Amino acid sequence: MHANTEQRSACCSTRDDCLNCSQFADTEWRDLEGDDLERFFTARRSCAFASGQSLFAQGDRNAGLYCIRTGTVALRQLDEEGNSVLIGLAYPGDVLGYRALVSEREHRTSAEALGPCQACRIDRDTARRLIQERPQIGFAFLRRSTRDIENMQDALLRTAVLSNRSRLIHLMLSLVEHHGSRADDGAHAIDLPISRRDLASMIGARHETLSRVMSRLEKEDLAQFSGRRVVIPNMEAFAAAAAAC
Amino acid sequence: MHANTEQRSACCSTRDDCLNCSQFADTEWRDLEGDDLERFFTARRSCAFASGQSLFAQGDRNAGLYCIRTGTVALRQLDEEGNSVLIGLAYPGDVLGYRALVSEREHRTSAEALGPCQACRIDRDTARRLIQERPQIGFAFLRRSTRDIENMQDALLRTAVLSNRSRLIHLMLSLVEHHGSRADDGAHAIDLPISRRDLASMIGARHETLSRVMSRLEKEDLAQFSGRRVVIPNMEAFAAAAAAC
DNA sequence: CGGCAGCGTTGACGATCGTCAAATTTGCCG
DNA sequence: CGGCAAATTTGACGATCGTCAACGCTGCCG
Repeated sequence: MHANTEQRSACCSTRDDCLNCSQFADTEWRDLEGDDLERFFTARRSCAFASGQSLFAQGDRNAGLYCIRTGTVALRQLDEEGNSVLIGLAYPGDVLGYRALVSEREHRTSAEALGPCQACRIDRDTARRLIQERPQIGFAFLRRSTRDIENMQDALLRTAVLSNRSRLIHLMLSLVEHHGSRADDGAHAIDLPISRRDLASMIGARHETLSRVMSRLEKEDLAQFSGRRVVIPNMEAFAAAAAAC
Repeated sequence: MHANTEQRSACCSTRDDCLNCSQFADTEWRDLEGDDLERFFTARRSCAFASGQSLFAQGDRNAGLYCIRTGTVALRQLDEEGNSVLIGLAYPGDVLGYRALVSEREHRTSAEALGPCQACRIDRDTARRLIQERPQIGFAFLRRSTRDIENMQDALLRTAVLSNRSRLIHLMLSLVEHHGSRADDGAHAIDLPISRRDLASMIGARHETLSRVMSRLEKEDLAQFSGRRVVIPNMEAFAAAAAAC
């Protein structure tokens, strides 16, 4: 659980990696220049994670920020009974670990690579100094933070008001964005990056219940689920079904 | 809904109000000095709100930050069907409106005084400039923001995993902090600041369901509900009941 | 190959929850 | 004080959900 990150991931640190990184221009660091940029490069380390590896675990001391370059990362949290609850997914361009960095506490969530992943780790002290002392950087993270809050508030509202069925539909609609593809006949397909158990935990239901909800959607011809592939023949009808209760 | 704030609240702006404000030392502004402090005072205006008045409404253009000095403020959001959902409560020392200020968008929640309230409004442009240009201020808000995220994530986890009954218990436990009192015999009492409908929306249930859950807790002698007063004879037993499912 | 652990599905059943409806109480205003 | 609107409670009923259990499937390892 608390294994050292170095031991479980291959790291390299060519500066070009970063300058050529397609994500860099979209990150909070884009406006760095001069000595700050130099400090950033020195504190930065490119890491590769194999499928299933943890970037960090709940309870770990914060080791710095992780900027995701490629792959998908699962954010999990353990509930009071020790069940793993999937809080959300992170994608290239996302920055993980800034909350623990700012609050100077342990990580409250664990981050696990859902497939081969590349990420840049920025040393904790350097990251904190840049965030604390450079208004642009700090404000950029404040922006990210408020964005995260808004997304979470939407999720909270949906969880409180909607049925499991509607929540599953909303979840599928959000997964289309990063994992969806579109066939010639207009049908959408989603290649789910996670198991049914994780899917169930995302909508706050048991996996048996999720299975039944999926059966119901199949009976109504709104979607077909086979393994980790979801086919949605009519996206408009599918989305409309979220409103009905 | 979109009435001008000036029209519905009495405002005054003696500087002493602020310097003497018991909250000031705990706010993000505490480290201001020199010209910054001067700018802050000029942009600051003390406002009084009567019970039921809105500080701002969902969809309003952001008019600045509100620092709560006295009273309790309800944060509401409207769901897709127009029902009011109580997102949370704010108390003296809390700062409202910083999310809309940072994201430069309309308010996503409305803030309503639950009783006579005093708050200080800080002009939008001044507040933004201080947050953007003064690292200490910006970082202080980043801290607040991550605190808000952590609280919201806890709420999200509870909503996803716990039953209505457990969520009500957790809600009561959190309300004790600001609205509770303790009798000599060790019993706790809570004077709820909100209606049953609002309570129900906070735990994501219908008010009829809430009424039944409360009846059940009364039958088990865990709590007595009469009007807006809640009496919890044995706080340990009450808290322990949250774990059981 | 056999065994095994984990995932996914299905059935049965009880508990909970939402909805509709009606009765009752409360709070407020004239 | 009377009256009305809103809030709250209760009942009945159907739908949904969680739990327990059984079964089939897959992938991994000895």
